[in-house]
Amino acid sequence: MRVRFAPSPTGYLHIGNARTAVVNHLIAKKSGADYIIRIEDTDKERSTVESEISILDDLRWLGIEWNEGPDQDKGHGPYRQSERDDIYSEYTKKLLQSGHAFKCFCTNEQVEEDKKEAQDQNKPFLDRCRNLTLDEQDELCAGGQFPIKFKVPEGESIVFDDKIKERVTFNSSNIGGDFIIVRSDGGAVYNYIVSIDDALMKITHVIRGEDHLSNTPKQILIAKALNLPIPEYAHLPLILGSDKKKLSKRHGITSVDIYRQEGYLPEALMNYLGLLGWSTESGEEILEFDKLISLFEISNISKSPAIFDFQKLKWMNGGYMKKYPLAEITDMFIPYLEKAEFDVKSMSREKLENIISIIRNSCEILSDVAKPAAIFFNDINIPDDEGDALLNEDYSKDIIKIASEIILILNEETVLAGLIPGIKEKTEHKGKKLFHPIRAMITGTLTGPELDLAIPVIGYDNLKKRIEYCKEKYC
RNA sequence: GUCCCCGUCGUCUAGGGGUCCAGGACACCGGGUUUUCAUCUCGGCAGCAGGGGUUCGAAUCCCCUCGGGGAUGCCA
Repeated sequence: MRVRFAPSPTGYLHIGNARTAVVNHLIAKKSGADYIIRIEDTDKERSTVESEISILDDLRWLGIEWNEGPDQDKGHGPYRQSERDDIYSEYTKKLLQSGHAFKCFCTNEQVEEDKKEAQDQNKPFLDRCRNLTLDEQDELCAGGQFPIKFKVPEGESIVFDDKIKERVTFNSSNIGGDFIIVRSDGGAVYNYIVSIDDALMKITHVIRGEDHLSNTPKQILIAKALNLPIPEYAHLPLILGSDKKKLSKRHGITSVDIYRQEGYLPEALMNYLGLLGWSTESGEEILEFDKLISLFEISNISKSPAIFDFQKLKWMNGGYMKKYPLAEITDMFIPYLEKAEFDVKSMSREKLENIISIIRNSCEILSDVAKPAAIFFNDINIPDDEGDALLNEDYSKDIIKIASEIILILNEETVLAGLIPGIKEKTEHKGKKLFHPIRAMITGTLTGPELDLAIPVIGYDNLKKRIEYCKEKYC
């Protein structure tokens, strides 16, 4: 068994394509199949090497491994369609000679008109050049540049058993008429060369997005005309945005690269993508890789499209983060602390791990760490809007005043036992009315780690600074 | 327009004729824990697109309508 993922390098790795890559990977791992990466860079205008590099990089980050394809150096590949023109033109010659394809000399307007007419009369569109002989074609060509089209047979039914959609039936008269396989500039077109490449690369199972479902009959016709094997197909339902339109940037993050930067874990993304449109019998959702593979079954994938739920991905990511031992998760957080310009290097490892152990639970993604960490890294913290509003309350001002007195008679050893109980005793506040102003005073914000844990780590000197700052600002 | 695919809580889904007055998860709301927020934990809200059939019985089968998505000459 051999599967493939065939991205076109016209941008970053999109979350929808990543899902396709993940499903292929899961299937490959499960069945021990070969995984081939093929770069579909036939669109010369839009393809760039930069996107190829970044797509491959993102795939590696996700944990996807392939046996054949770019940079894998196993004696195969690189499998770039742009480097296979010779192969395609051989097949084009065959098609031309066998009468399965023809050059079309119609103008754009001509075709448009003919199509419209066919449509109005509810008849299938037949290209007016389709019956030209080879000689006639040569004559008309006369050194000019014209597209080559595939001659679609009339009234042939094309049936295939999709692994997800089950039996799908098309009629050849109904797939839009003769279609272009080679552009007038000589470049072969996607729908044409996938058939060739999949056959030549001995792909047994084509697993791809549903947007290719109605391309499939064309590809089957080409394979038949060329006497090439036809693979099994599995068409994954599309991933949609919250408005049920195809997932795009305006819905949120669609680039795998950005998820990486924001501090999502690859295993969480893989888990989420694998689970989209699919579920386990037990209902378990956080599935470590081995379990994901052993349980994954392509025939269980839903037929209907799924809306991408950013919140659930986040939740799942948080679940994975909780599983890491302190030392490891600390290492993972460090780049994000440095990015937030905290002075990590001059801090002892012990204190750093201490901080992480206090704040890790309030993080669902790695970049969440910046906010709670500020409590410990900054000397003082300017209150945010909520904190500021609270500290302007009269009872908060009382607390600040009292704190500023109490802090003077405390020291590093006594501050934990003395500060909050001392304020409580003097003000007789308790619960929220006691803790929230204190929290705002020493952290600048209303949410964060347990104060009893935070206070010893912030340390006496900084606490004093913070209290004095608030006294000046609010009292 | 035509063809193809799809339609269970807000979202991801289980369920494929009786065990479903439809189960789980995210989100949301409420209780408990935390002298505070969060975490954690317990509980709640909420759905079979609509209409016809078939059947003793339909979320499950059939038809129609509606809705969404995709493809339809030089994107993949």
